[in-house]
Amino acid sequence: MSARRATIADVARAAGVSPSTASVVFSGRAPVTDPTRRRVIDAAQRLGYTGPDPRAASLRRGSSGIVGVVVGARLGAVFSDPVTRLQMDGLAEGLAGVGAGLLLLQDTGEEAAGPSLLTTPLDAAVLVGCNARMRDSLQVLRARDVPVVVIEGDGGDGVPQIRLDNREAQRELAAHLAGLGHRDVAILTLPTAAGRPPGWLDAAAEAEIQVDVAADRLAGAREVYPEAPAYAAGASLIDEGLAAGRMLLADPAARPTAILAQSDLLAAGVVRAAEEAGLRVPHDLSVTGFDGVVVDGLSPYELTTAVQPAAEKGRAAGSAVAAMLAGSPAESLRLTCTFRAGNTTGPAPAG
Amino acid sequence: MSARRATIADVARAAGVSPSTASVVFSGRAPVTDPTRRRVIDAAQRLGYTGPDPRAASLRRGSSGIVGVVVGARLGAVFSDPVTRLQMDGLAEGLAGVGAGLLLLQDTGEEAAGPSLLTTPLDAAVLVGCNARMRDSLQVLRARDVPVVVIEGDGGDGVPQIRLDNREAQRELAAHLAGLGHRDVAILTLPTAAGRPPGWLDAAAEAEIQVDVAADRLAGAREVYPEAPAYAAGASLIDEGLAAGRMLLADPAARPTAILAQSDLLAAGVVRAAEEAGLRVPHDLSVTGFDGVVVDGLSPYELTTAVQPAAEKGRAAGSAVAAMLAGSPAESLRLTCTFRAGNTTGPAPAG
DNA sequence: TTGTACGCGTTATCAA
DNA sequence: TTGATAACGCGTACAA
Repeated sequence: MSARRATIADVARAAGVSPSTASVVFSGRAPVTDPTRRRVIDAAQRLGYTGPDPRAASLRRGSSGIVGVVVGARLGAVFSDPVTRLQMDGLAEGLAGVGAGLLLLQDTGEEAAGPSLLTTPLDAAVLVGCNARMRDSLQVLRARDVPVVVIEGDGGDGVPQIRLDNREAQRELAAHLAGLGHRDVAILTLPTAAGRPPGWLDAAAEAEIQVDVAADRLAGAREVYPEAPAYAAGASLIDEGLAAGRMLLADPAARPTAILAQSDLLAAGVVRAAEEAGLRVPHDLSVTGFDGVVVDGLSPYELTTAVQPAAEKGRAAGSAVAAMLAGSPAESLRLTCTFRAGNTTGPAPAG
Repeated sequence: MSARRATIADVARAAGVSPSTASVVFSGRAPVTDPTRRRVIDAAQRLGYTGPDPRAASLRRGSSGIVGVVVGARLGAVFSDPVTRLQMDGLAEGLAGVGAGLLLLQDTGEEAAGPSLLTTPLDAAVLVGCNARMRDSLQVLRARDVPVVVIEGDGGDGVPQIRLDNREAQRELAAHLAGLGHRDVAILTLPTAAGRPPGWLDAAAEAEIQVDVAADRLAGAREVYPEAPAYAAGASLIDEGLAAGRMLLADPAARPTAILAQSDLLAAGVVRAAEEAGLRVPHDLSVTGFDGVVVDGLSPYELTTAVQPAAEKGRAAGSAVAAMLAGSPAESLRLTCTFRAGNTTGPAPAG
């Protein structure tokens, strides 16, 4: 029909008012007499004008109403990882007040063709997950003066962060095992860097871990088991745990009596690996997890684990963003995990 | 430091080139001599210019690189419902090529304070889930000339839709029960309208179901069981299934021998309700689900259900969006479910 | 290959 | 309460 889309100027003209008045009618940022509003609305309807173009409004206003959620993993992983999911849930809730939309962005390190932090109109961003490259993203955002909140990571000076007491919680789990008499313990860590293949961590590699969560949890375990061998998984998945578990249990002569896994999913995989190897959990092998999420298909096992307030993390991040958007400074927060005893840990086998 | 953010014009001036040249350097839409590019990059760095402002670029270009995903439920539900989750996963994958960001939008019917379809710069939108109000959203989007793809819904003329053979699949499940000799069957449907409380569906209510998925599946069941009583759940959740199951099994005199639930989660709830009532599944009561998702904690039961290609639905929607963005018309698609026999259905009890 | 000039559609500001 | 004006920051014909 129309060669060109109607603009607010067209509407104003048709209504016999000035563009600014028409604008005000739509934005409601100033009082307008009823008859005037009427005329404008009518004209708009007549012309098929559906309201201010968000792009133009965004340019003029300087804000877009969009909050970016930067995840380190594949986007799909956001929906499959239970912890992230809970976090997102909480985030949406915490952000509800601002009325901002959540834009899912992945930062995989590669310069993707996708919309990066550079090309997307963001009012604020939440960096979530344990990704090494996150620090680069942070640089970009800070350079752009985009308010940032970091979940589980270090944003440095003045960047509010929402964290867990990963180290303490992991130490508690390790102490639990020590209390049960375990001396031969192996550690199964989260990925230590984006895209790094799974494998043993030597001292050098351990010093270079780029993912804070992995490093912190490892440090907690190290307080109790300074010498325990550590193996890094390729991802926090049951299958990765299974694969890693096979490695850790491969040599019957050097078999640990307990494995500290840095996530419940990994732990679940280890339990499977143990079953596969004919080991009884917890009789022959104790396993601990981390997160306190519901792992599907693991029954009758219930992991001994540290329960983290995942949804609360998201909610806190949302509130922080809301605060920053409102101009007030947001505060960092450190949430605590709760030890939960399950039936995957028991006394160390005699011997 | 700087009173005002540097613009591309500032950079161009500092580099001694024209704004258009500087623009080209950043967009790469035309060849630029190496030394020239160098000068521009240097100048940008010096001025702390981090690239074109997405808002301005978006206005000028007429596109934002953002694809909206409109969900009917609370945003958090997107992450908790397994089917939606799989869909989102597939969608992200299907959209990866376009390099568009996914903006999560909820359409709860209320005029929320949040970013609506009206105030957000969208290049395209995917309407997902079974929401009655979706049709309103569609109007808005069409008025704005925003390309739309609908998952599980009717967009009308020329709106590509990705659907399932809900009716046929549900009929197959019903036929399965009929084959087992069941005559007293009850139907537990998905919510029939946003926000409607759970309750029995009479003929009138049944005729007015606004959610296509619920209506289609019900129609399939009706082909086999025209007279079966139907009860609408308040949401697709295990707990809702449990509550509904209690209702359906409340009267020992009029107890069905089988219940057709329109989702696996609802079916899982029904199984629980049966256990609660001291009924054995499938000996005393057969239960069928729909979706074929993994329901946590349901073992040792495995639902007899229709497995839907949820991730594939999302992927298809993503491809459709990509196509429309590229200017080519997208095609509608109808995917098929697969019957899967579990251990929750058996011969009708004698009597 | 580079520069000029203009418009994208709004909205903030200020004056009337 | 309304109107005039000037940005907002950029992309892109078109001419050089």
